[in-house]
Amino acid sequence: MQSQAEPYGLRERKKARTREAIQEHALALFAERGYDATTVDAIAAAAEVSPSTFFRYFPTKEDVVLHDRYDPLLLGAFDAQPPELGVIAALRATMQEVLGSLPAEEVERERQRATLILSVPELRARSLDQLASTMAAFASEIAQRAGRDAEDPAVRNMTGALIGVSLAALLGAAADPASSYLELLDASLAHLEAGLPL
Amino acid sequence: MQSQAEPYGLRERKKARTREAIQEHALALFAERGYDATTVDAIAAAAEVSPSTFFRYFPTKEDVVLHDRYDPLLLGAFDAQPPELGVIAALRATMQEVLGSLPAEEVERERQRATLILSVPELRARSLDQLASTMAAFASEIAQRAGRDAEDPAVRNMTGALIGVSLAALLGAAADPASSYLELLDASLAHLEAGLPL
DNA sequence: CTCCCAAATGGAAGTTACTATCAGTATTCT
DNA sequence: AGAATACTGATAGTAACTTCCATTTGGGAG
Repeated sequence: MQSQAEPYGLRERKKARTREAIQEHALALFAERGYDATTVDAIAAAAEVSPSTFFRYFPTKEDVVLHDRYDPLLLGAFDAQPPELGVIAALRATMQEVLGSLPAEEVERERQRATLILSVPELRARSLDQLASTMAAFASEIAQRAGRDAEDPAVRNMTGALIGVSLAALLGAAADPASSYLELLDASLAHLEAGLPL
Repeated sequence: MQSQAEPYGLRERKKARTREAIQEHALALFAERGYDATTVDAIAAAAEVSPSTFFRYFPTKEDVVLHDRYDPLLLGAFDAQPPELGVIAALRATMQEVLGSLPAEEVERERQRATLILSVPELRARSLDQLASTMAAFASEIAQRAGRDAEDPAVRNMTGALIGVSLAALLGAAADPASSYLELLDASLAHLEAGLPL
């Protein structure tokens, strides 16, 4: 009977708040003291939960940093692109839609997160693995759009090249803090679309 | 005064033998019980060294699997390709030379190693990170061959695409045990050279 | 409103990867 | 042969996880 209804019960809301509290305090501590120098116990203490609770919300320390919600957004947007677009064009449009609509504040947070991830070997490695599995999820959509089988080597190569080029753009964006990942990525994909002329 | 001279002193030879013993027993145990179920202590015991010695030879448990000697071989061979070859053609030739000259026995060992790596998340993640840094090492050679600066976005994209396509071939080879990685990789690079027609 | 069940929490105890230190032993050099 | 040096093993410690159990808290039924 409240005027502005929160969608779920008290329990759910509390859980969401706990999760956010842990993540927030963790990122703050990482920024302050560094990733390795911050223990899970310290994070738990800062968020005022027990260490066991920390691991209930995040299976590993890495996951506090790595967890995000972009995959389903990107996949959904890619699927919704007009079928007459080629694979690369559809991906470019997807990125423009999804990343372009992010508030400036979130873009900045994401940049910081990327910097942290790239600077910590464990995080970097796991996030590459994530990227690979994200792209594997794209593979079937790509196959469909290209009218090919998902096992087709051509599809696999295209998917691989897309990973590689996205990664290259990400590294480029990380190297230059003034740059925009979205712009770099779009330019890189255009370059790929043109056959990677050197 | 021995007739067949070992190239180095006793100390070096002993170290090399210890290193190999550790690696060999580790891989055998991994194959037998699985990676996670095999503790470092168990490996050390099997190789008849102390756990501390294990970590002197391999900084982490992962490194026992991940360590190999291909990077310098590949880089050297790439550098030695005739300058009139384009980047992709030079890489194809490099792979033919280096991988093509491996004894069948080693090819088989490498296949098993790849299977293990792909099946264990930590190993997979770290090996992707290794792949990225290998390709970064290639980037300057690629830039030189293309007559471009190492920071050039076109070079970065090309390098990224090469990573991606190699990875795609690797996954393809892992999926089909009867296939040859070298052949798949060569076909994939040819496909990239042709502009990835779908 | 109360009772009851299910879910969330905290705490304790254990495992494993990894680090640091240090004393003892083996190898190499002179 | 003796001194300098490198390698090894043992011990103790840290931190990331896991497992288990007792306690609390929220939600629904009567």
